[in-house]
Amino acid sequence: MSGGGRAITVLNVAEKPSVAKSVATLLSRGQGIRVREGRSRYNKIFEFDYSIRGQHCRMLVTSVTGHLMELDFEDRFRKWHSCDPADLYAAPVRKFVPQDKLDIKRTLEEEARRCQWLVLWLDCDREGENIAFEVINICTVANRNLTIKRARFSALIEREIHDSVQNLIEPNQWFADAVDARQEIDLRIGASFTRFQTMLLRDAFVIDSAADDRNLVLSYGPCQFPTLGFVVERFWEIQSHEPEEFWTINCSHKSEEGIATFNWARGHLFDYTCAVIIYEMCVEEPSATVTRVRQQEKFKYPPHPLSTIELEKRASRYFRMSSEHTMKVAEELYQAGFISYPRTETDNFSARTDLHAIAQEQQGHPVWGSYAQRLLDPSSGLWRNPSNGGHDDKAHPPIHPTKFSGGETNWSQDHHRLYELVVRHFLACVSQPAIGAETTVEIDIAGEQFAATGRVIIAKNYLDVYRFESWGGSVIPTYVPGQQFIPTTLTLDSGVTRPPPLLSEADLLNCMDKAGIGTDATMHDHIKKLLDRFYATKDQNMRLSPTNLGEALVMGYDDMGYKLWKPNLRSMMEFDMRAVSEGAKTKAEVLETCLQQMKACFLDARSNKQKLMEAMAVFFERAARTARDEQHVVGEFVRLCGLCHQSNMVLKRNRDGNFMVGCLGFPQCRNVVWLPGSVSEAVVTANICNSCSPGPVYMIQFKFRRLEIPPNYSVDHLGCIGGCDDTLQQLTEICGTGSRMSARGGGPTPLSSSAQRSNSRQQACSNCRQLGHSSTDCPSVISGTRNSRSRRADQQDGGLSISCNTCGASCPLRTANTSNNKGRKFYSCQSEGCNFFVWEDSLQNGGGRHGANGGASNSGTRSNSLGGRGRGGRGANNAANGTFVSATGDPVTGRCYVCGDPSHFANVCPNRFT
DNA sequence: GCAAGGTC
Repeated sequence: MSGGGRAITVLNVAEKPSVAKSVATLLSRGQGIRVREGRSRYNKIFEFDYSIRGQHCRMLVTSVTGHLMELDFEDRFRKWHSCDPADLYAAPVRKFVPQDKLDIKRTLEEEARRCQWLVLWLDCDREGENIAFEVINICTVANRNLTIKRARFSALIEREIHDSVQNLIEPNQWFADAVDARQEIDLRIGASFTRFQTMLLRDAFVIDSAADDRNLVLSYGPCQFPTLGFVVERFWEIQSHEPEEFWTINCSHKSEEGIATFNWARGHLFDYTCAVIIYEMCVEEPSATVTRVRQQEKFKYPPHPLSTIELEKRASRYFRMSSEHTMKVAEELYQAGFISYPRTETDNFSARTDLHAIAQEQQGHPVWGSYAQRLLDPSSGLWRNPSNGGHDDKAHPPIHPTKFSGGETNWSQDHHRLYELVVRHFLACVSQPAIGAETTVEIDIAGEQFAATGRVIIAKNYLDVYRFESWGGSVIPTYVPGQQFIPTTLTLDSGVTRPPPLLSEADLLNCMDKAGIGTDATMHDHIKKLLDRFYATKDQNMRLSPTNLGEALVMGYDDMGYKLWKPNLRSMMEFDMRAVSEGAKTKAEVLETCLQQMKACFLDARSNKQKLMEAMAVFFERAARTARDEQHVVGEFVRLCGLCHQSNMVLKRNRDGNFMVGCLGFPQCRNVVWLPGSVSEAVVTANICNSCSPGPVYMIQFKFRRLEIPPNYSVDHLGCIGGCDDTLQQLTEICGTGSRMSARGGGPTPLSSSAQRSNSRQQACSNCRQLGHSSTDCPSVISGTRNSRSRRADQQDGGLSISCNTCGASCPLRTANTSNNKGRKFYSCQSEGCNFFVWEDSLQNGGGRHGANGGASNSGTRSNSLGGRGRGGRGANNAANGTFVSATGDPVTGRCYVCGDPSHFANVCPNRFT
């Protein structure tokens, strides 16, 4: 201890008890340290002697537990009916110490009175700076003569803490101001909108949530609403998805060395005819030539060091733990000293962290101890300094194990799992990446390109310890350029585009993280709030769907044209907060402009409250209504769902007011029939369709908007959604459906071929777009009188026609009106029962325009041979009885597409020209 | 009874 002068007493205050203990232990080096109780049982006081720049000090180190103060309206504005919610934008607010923090306040006051200095050891972020000023407020009231200093530190490491106390700085008012502004804006917006929408809607509708209606709070918050927005947006995306059938050619080759599966370079085509033409070319000349063999070394890298969000996402993915539960368990492991502080944004270890020492501790573990030993053995070459994830909160290191445990007796399964994850993650991120050798073989069949990839794992490295990740190896036979072979299978397979899945908790955390919604310590709270408020539910796969209540609220604000449910508001606020923390704007400036804007927005929203009411009315019964009206609210029964066979299909209006018939089993069952966008009224009648099965299918009385349908259609129409109704189908093609995304110009999203394979079981019919059957057994083809293709065309072109190659009847030239082929000309046979169909451009130039993935380079001869063969379009599919269409997407043996015989291809089929 | 942010 360096001497000099009289000793002063220094009050040191940290943000939490653990930091107070660390700071005291590091500064005192464990020498002469005394611990005594404060008034709060959690916040001890550590005492020892120290010297700051030659000044002899008696150090007292204690802590708060986060914020000491809260912000709220003055009492007279706290009762909900005490004022107009709009007044909350100007109502006086006050900061006060809540009841449960009074004992900490008292400790600070008492200790401050006998101190000369106050040193603030709060976390070095904006919130920490704000808490520092709360502490300053309390302490300076008790002792006006305090000298106030701030310690700046980025890690609880001995050298860092000593440096910090020898180089004390001033507290940063700008940082604290930014938080003050944030708090006030959050409070005023949150309270005003929450009171407004709760009082407006709670009594107007029968909201069938688990809470007692009287106690139900329909809260609004600048974090919880955008979080809900993400969930609803994904839900709408799924709801509006219209499946689209596509086609792909798969090729495999088996030899003594094994099997190689070749993927088509075009991926997939949405145009069946094009696909079948190309397929036929390949089948006619099936010999494959190896054009290129490429070998590359590939690495799979271990994860970055573990931050809170990554811990939550990974625990959700690997163990199906909710983020809220994960944080609870992590907090307990931290309290017991097994892992480091669990609320951290940092995913980069400081150069001063002794990573080897952390790994050394794990050497004795029965399961991963041997890996830790190998890692620490320099001759293994396994060690690698961890990568830098690029985030640093300047307060805490990445989450890592701090104490060895072989498992404690009082741990639950989740404690074991989480500790194991933290340890394995740490060991993984100081390990070498996995190394693989990848071989890509490209082949050419009749001008079409295919490629197969094989991978051999050369070294698993970090994957040996990180059992949560895997990297598949697949051996393919050896090929050399120029080599020729006949494929073992060559199949034309169908698939259907699929909507994205519901948001998982990990997905949602990702969205929030990217949009800056919440902090690492609060994101899980916002997700839990959605569940607590009955805005969303979570299924057993950790996937989130909005409830009717959640969807209605978002829909209501969206209909007003406000993006209050989008993350933009929070981003704007965050931008302003940054300006305050940098001194570019003052707190008062930001408060004034932001609150002025928000108040205008609030008043406007209130004047548009009808939109909220209408959105709620889509889902909920009006409180005054009788039970008899209930079916109008949930939807009127139309038929039993033909897909899931469990739930009813009901007539409903979607969020844009458009009509649809959807399965009540949604989202488990996604069967939906979108009705033409031109429908203005629709009522289910007692009439039962006598051609659609399984029945009964109740018919619907439609009224169409005159200006939105062609003149030759009637405004009133008694229709059936079972597939028998030509008028309805034509109007759907002409007017489009009322699906949300199509209304907004979005389109279906094609999925990758792997997704297609796993999902193709639930393919949609390409004729009528309904789920539950394929085009080969589509009721609209079976019961209809005309080729399904011509049903989808709406225009006949100037009397041009050709003779049908199949039956000789006349095939008029028409113009397609489908989304993929709008405006494209085709000939189709008029004769009943004949399916002949051919694109005009394929007759003229032997190919030309093709599906979504670009054109083919086939010759005129080949495409004419399609016509000459007399089996166009769907006819070929029917003739082959679905043989080359793999309904399951599973690999099927190559077979002749004409007769279905697996022993030969079509080019040698005896029935080919019959 | 309302927000979001600390933390026990």
